[in-house]
Amino acid sequence: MVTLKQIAEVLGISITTVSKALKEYPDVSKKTRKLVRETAAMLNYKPNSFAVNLRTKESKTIGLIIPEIMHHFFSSVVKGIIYQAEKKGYLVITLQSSESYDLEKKQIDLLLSKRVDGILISLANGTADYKHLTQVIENETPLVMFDKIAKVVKCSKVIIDDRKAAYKATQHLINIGCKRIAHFRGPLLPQNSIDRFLGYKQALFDYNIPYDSTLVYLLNDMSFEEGKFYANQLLKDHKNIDGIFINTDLVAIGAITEFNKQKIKVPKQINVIGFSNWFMASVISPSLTTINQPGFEMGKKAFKLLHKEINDKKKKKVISYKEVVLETDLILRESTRKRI
Amino acid sequence: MVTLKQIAEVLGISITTVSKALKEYPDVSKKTRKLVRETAAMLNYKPNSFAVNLRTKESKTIGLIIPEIMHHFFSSVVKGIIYQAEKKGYLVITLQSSESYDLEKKQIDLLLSKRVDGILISLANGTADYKHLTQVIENETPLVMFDKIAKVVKCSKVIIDDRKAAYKATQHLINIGCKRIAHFRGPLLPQNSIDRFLGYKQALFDYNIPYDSTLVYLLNDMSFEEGKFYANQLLKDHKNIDGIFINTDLVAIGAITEFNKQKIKVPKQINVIGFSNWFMASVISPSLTTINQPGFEMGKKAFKLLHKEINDKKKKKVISYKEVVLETDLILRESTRKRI
DNA sequence: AAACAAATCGAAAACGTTTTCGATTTGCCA
DNA sequence: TGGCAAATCGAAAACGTTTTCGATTTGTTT
Repeated sequence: MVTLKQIAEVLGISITTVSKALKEYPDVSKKTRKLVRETAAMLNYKPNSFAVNLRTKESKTIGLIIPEIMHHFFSSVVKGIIYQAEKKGYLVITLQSSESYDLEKKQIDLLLSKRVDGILISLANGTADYKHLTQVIENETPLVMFDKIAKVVKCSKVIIDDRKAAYKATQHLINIGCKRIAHFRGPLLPQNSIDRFLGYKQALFDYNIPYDSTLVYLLNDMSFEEGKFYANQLLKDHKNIDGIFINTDLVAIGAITEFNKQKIKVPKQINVIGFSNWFMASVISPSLTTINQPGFEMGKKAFKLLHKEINDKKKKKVISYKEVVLETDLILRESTRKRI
Repeated sequence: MVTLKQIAEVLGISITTVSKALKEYPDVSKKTRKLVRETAAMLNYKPNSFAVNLRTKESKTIGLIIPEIMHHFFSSVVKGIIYQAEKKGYLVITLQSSESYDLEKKQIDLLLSKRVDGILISLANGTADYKHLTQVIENETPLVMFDKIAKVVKCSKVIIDDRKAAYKATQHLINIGCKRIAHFRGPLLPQNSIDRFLGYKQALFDYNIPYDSTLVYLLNDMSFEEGKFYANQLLKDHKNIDGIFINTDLVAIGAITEFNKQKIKVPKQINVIGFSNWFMASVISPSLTTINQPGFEMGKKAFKLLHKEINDKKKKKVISYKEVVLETDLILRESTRKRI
């Protein structure tokens, strides 16, 4: 591996001059600048980033923690982050918490000890304690949270308005004439499932539909299988359900699969609406009405906020936290239809 | 940020001793080792990884380049890689070539200049030239390729036997009684689509079914939309197709969607078999018979090979390249059925 | 108490870069 | 030609760690 020193020796000049020449310092003559550039290219010189990192105290690398990479929504966020980061010359180290608080904590420590320039995170469902996050901020490492956030932690965030989106979804069911609307909600912890539940409840209230807590099912791992399981449970528990709002598409697809199996007609008997707009949703039969969640945009925006904080920190500007709320829209498909 | 120096000053001992104490060198007394450990913990000391990297010439970080993170198969590979890497204390920097040779090349350069300890790559479709890869090997950076590989490049690989798997798929169609079997193949370049095509052809040959080149369609971007488009084209071109083997599930799902739309009964009129076993395949209607491609295992195995090479290189052992072939199996679902 | 071995410690170099600041050279004008 | 400013260069420190090797201390044995 060729170093500045070797270039310097070849040309019989000092390391300092070589370094400055390569960075186009004005205090080295155009002639030597050209000379250095050329021999550097000839020797295929590549700066040793370990040394650069040590000297400049930055690595042009950020850390990213997500709960589960195989979820369509998260992989689209990851894609957006990597895309935007690369544009700005940053590399992304990706970690998966697998919805585990302990893992998430360890990974934060790992990234901190690797001295990444900033951290992007979407919280695990199990995360109730935020010390590891405030620790990041105290450490003066820029941090921005997206999608699954902790409201109380003071940092930049990019989210959607889950409550509003859930309201929209429920409202749609009401508008097409549903009277008894069930809800499959997520666990108690992540803010999203709380907000989506509240949006559901609010819509019922605004349209004078009595809230019935037996129509709300609390799921844990939000899987395809759980969707099937609780769809079956719902059919056992209630006979007259005509609509259901489901926390996330994967579960909704499980539910539809179960309804299909039991010859329950969707949307004739039960209207189904999901959340997130996974690609799959457009492909199953009947295709799934859902709320579109702009993952790629969220990823891009999250990185942009982080990048700004990283730069502000370098310039010793005081950093101001922003909360960006992205728009969602209702995607109408076959699983919901006006009732007659 | 607390350094070794600070700990040394607090305790009135040398930096050397502090460093050695923290690494449990036997030539520092148990008493001081304990003392150092405790004050290090108290001061929340974390080694500066930039300095460690510079000194040890390794970063415990590897690079990963994949064509497209949002493909189910690739995200499962990524998951496997990250999982296994974390186990061994390695972090992974993920990059996306988006099937572009130029990007892939730039990204290789980027990773090399970041001095990652090794590189994992699945090639872009557009990659025909391998100089950037041999450059990695000449640079003595361990490299292992997976799934979309270049046979001529001398390095470790982990793949499936595409030809055999495609043979199995085609054979299945023949066994259930298909006589005129079409094939949607991928572009000319990646080895996979060649091999899958060859497996298809071989099966026809072995069962005395004449090969008809008009039944083979060459797709470019292997998307859902292309699946729909060529399904339509196929119906226009040929009336008596009874089976089709499609290069990848996403395209197969597009095709089935089109068949459904045109009221072509799958499997009654046309038997469809895909490749990869995307989760979606089990969810659409009719569910898709396909070849399971073990992504998570492939990711784990690929990292293991890379890790071994990294270690062998450190020990200055001569590294031997391995080619691991993972098993695939036929997943029977509704889109194929014995013809009567 | 002498002699030696074993245990414990620290000085210093090295990794390769960046940047400050002082030194030297060049060019220009009187 | 002398003098001064501008242009050009380089020495050296610094970033924080690891490791070699020599120095010192402690303990053990006669």
